[in-house]
Amino acid sequence: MKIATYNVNGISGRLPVLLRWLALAEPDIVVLQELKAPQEAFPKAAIEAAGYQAIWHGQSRWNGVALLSRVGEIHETRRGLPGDPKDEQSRYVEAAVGGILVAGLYLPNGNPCPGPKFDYKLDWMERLHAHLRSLVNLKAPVVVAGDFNVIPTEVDVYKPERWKDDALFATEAKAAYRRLLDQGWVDAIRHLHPKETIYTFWHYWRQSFERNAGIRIDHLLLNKPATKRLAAAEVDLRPRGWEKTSDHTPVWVELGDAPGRKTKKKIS
DNA sequence: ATGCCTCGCATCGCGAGA
Repeated sequence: MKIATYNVNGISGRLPVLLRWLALAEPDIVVLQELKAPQEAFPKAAIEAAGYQAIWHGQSRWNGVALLSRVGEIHETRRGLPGDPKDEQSRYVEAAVGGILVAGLYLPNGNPCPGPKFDYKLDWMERLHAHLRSLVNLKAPVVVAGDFNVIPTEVDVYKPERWKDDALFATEAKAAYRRLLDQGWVDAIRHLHPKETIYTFWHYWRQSFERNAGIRIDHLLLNKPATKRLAAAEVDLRPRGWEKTSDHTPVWVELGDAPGRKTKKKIS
């Protein structure tokens, strides 16, 4: 089971890139962020033609998240993060699909820092912490994936000193991310690649991608049952090099078959 | 110290992203 997260930076403008990547990478479940499109503008027909069912939570101009599946029914369990009825930003969707609970999130950027946007980010992380506490100990595998807008450590950034006053690398944001992991979540990429230079975002400016001047902010967090099945975790660099592409690139995990379940052996 | 690039929404620039 291949589960991916991809901040598309606008589903309308990037649809050709998304469809090309779906056909190439063949993920089973995908969470998308930054749809930047109202609810009615989601390209449902094109996604279905590519072989995926979808649920989505749009919003005009900004934010917006979606969950795609080519492995059967999506049973939506939540849309929007609990804890603040006044929060109208579309940043969280959660569903049971293929025997896995999958959460897709787009955590607030938080710049400029300090300021009200940074306060909103920390508050959002506080609410996320409270909600994920109820998911981490489930017997079923849980995958929490998305654009966290947090650079976890100095290993995850090309030039740490350039980011020291930024909301993505602020002490409080890093500490809040750390507190999530302390609940028992495993950062899949770092679990399998502890020391490697791995980025998921590069600015459009100054040939950042060509110079690999990036940051790692798109993450997949796994609870214990999911971690037991973790077979691979990788960043797919290919789409970032395409025309009219997002400034992020997809990140994915491969989960092996559930233990105790009959495995289908391919006959070659 | 700041802009760089790109987008949507809507003009002929602005806000937001990270």
